Amino acid sequence: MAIHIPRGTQDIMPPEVETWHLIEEAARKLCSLYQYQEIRTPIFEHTELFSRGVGDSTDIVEKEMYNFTDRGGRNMTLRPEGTAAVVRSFVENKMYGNPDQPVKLYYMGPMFRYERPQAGRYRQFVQFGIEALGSNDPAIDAEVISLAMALYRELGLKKLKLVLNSLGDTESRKAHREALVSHFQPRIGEFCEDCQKRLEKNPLRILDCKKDSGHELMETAPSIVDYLNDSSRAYFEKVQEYLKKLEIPFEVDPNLVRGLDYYNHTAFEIMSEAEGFGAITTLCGGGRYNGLAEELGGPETPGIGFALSIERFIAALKAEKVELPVERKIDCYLVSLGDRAKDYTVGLLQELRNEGISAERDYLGRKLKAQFKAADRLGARFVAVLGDDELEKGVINLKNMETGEQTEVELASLAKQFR
RNA sequence: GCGAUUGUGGCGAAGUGGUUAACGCACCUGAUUGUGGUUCAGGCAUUCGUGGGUUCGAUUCCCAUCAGUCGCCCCA
Repeated sequence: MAIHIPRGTQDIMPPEVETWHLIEEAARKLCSLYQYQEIRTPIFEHTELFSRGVGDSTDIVEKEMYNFTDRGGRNMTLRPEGTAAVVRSFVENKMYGNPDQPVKLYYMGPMFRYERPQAGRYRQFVQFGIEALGSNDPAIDAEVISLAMALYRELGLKKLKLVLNSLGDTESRKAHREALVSHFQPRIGEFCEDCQKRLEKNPLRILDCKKDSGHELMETAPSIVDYLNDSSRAYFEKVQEYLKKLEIPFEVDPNLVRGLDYYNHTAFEIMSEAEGFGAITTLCGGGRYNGLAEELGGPETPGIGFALSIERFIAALKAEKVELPVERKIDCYLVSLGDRAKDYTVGLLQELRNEGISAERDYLGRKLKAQFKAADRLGARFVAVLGDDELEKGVINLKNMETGEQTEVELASLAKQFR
């Protein structure tokens, strides 16, 4: 029995990998324009980083982590998200002391969550994310959001929806939390089991529940916007003002609650509105996490960032039927006939490649006709035919595959023909 | 963790309780003794997911199991 790929993982095969390259290149280019620098952190971290950083009561930490004990008995976890590690590194490398502030970083790499796979959800998936640490200016919130939008638009996505909310500062959150508890407490028995648990742990999440979304208490539930204190409200308004200035359309959704505990103030999601997209439409999620650096043992540092999945990005491109230029073309296919010519091809092929000409040949001992077919499949612009008679004369037959035109050129000058 | 659905050659996809399991695509060979994208002819070694049961006989019926896909919860 052949060994199978692990559940929820995937092989990204040659034609598809070109799409990945395009997205990765576009992301790096944007980061350079916006002045975010790449940081690479380990794929695994101490489990405690996530239980403390992401939050003990979150689904990620409660049931989705890939944990293991290493040979030294340490509890390790394959990273389920990127922010906690970036902030850990920021603190550990004392980047709060860097001359350039805020510190603007990006990362791209695999994340792991132990979940049942479905459309748009994998156990190993790749996130691209950015983090801006050290600034409490609403303008940087707008910048972070605008980078994500710019990336999607750059690759041709149009059916996007940006949803925005503010979770407020600690004081606002506390006030809202108390209001929620007293709102739901008397009739919590009418809600689902999960919501009953949420009342104690994180009442905010009740608003997010899909099972109980029809309940009358949901409609009348206290909204966070009514509990924002003046400074939180002013901050949120400023973020919206800047987004308008950047001509990025958005919707405010007071029920938008992010699944990780570290968020406060700005929270946002970018979703695909393309027809025929799977049940999971969230492409990108992000927000502000002003208390995280302190929680991880560093100085009080404001921060904001987002993470997006490349897999979902590609799914959205497919759903919108965006065609990306992933044509595979080679300059020259070397056809050889006879043993001497075949031997000669080895060096000739190298010469072409040394000159920067993409070139290929047959390695299966195929007949002339089959070699031509292979050249055609590869989209070769030219085919160079070398038989024993050409070799005698020191020439090679060069055929333009588009026009069918054929010319005999000096063997020594073959590479020059491609300039 | 729960639910639905599917599992036949490299890919797509028919089919039946019974001697050689269609077809299409792709690939290879030849027609065209040194020239592709068209056409024609031929070829292409398959545990019919795995294990068990029923049966004279199972790919087809039953059970279990594994895997894929989609959905719930939640998220990227």
